[in-house]
Amino acid sequence: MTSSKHISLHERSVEILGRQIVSGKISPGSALDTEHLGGSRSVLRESIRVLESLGLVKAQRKVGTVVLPESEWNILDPRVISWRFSGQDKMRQFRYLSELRLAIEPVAAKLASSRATPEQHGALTAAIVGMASTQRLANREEYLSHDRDFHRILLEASGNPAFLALSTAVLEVLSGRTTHELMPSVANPEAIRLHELVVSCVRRGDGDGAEQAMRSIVVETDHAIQDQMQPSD
Amino acid sequence: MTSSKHISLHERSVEILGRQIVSGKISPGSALDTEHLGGSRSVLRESIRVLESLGLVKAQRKVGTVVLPESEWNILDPRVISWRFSGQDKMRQFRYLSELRLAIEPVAAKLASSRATPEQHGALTAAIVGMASTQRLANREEYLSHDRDFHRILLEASGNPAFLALSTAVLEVLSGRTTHELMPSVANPEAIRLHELVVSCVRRGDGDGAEQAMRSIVVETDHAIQDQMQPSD
DNA sequence: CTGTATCAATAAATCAGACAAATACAAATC
DNA sequence: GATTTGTATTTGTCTGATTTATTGATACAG
Repeated sequence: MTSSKHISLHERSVEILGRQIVSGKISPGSALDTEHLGGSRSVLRESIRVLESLGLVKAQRKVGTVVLPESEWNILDPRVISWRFSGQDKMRQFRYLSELRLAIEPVAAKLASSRATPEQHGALTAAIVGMASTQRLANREEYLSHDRDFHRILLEASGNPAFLALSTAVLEVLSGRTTHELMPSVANPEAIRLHELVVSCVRRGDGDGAEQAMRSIVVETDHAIQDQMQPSD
Repeated sequence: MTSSKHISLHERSVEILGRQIVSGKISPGSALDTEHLGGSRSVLRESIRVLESLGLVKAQRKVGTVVLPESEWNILDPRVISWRFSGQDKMRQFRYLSELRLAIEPVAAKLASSRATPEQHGALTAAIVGMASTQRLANREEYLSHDRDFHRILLEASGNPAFLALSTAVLEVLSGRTTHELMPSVANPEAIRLHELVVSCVRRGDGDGAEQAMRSIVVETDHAIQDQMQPSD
């Protein structure tokens, strides 16, 4: 288990209010309905302070607690990212984050080529083996899990905590693809080949090769999402 | 003015505790000194909740509020970034963020080439004019201001809020360079030329050119910082 | 009519004290 | 030695009162 079984009232109200705001149920400018929401003032105030620190609301005397415009939100905060996927602009979110991946991941791969530890080499290979053995639709969840492992380990292997801090953004795209039924019935074999190419480049210290291969992966994933999306939104 | 003149006890205690933790004065694992720090329990609790949301501490019953290891921190949060510059690892911070800039800014420049508005074109040019007219040491502050404008506008022009959200990280490097006396006595004329090149590429929609030029700027800045740093740290 | 000073209403900010609940640690029990 | 039980501790939650800053209206002066 990751954490305790009991979630506190605080966590619960942050989650509820945060999701309502980010998903658009409470529009910017409107005052936050500070009453009738389970919990006492302390719980509510502490929650509001957290939402304030995420840039979602601003409390002002004599004005009330108002929802801030989207431009003020800490859109890279893991919670905000995940809440955004439950709103209307799922598609915009995919586009934003895909472009971010395109900037981050190739450079991370390049850095990893000169910094990854032997343990990380092994973990990357293990992730690919896992992916290869679960390509079929029935194993969607497990495939996703290995895919996520691969990308997280690579960001970690970049040796730069700033890249690792962006892993939530990267991984949410991968998860979102599965959650929102944007996966083809059989994983693209070309994708696995590219993942293997990244690892072999990283292992032999070929930074430019790793960068290039990773860029191909991200572009390929992005296109796949766009293709699957056109009919719906 | 950006905000009010009076800072609340809450803001004050978040600032004090946050800086103490991030700068290393309170080491990970140790319990937070929950007493003798002006303010009542509510103020302290609300502050702790904010620090908790930044990944700096974790409150547990019967254990206390303990400082989390660095790996848990939201190191991309603007406050954490700025607090980090007051600690020992100023140099590591520069390196981390420079690598991040190297990933972000060239791609942002490329995107801006196809998305920047005429107003943004104008603002970018204005920033460069400002830089050119304040190259001398005496105008360090103003030069920095124009330089920051340039980079912020470019991230904004990328049309991707995720890049804009990283502007704090980018701009802190530029500011840090001036604050920590890492600027040469006269701004590098080559730097200004490269900034001009970025704008001209953006204006004519040359994405690859803009990307390349921006990469040169970041690399150049990074080298400049490393050179100035070697003697001290 | 314009700008300025005063004032009341209001909502957050702060304080203070109490009780509830979980849990690490130790002691008692089997 | 393993398991249960107890207890002290620390955060979680609740509630009431008081203080402070700020808005908007109102009155006043230029």
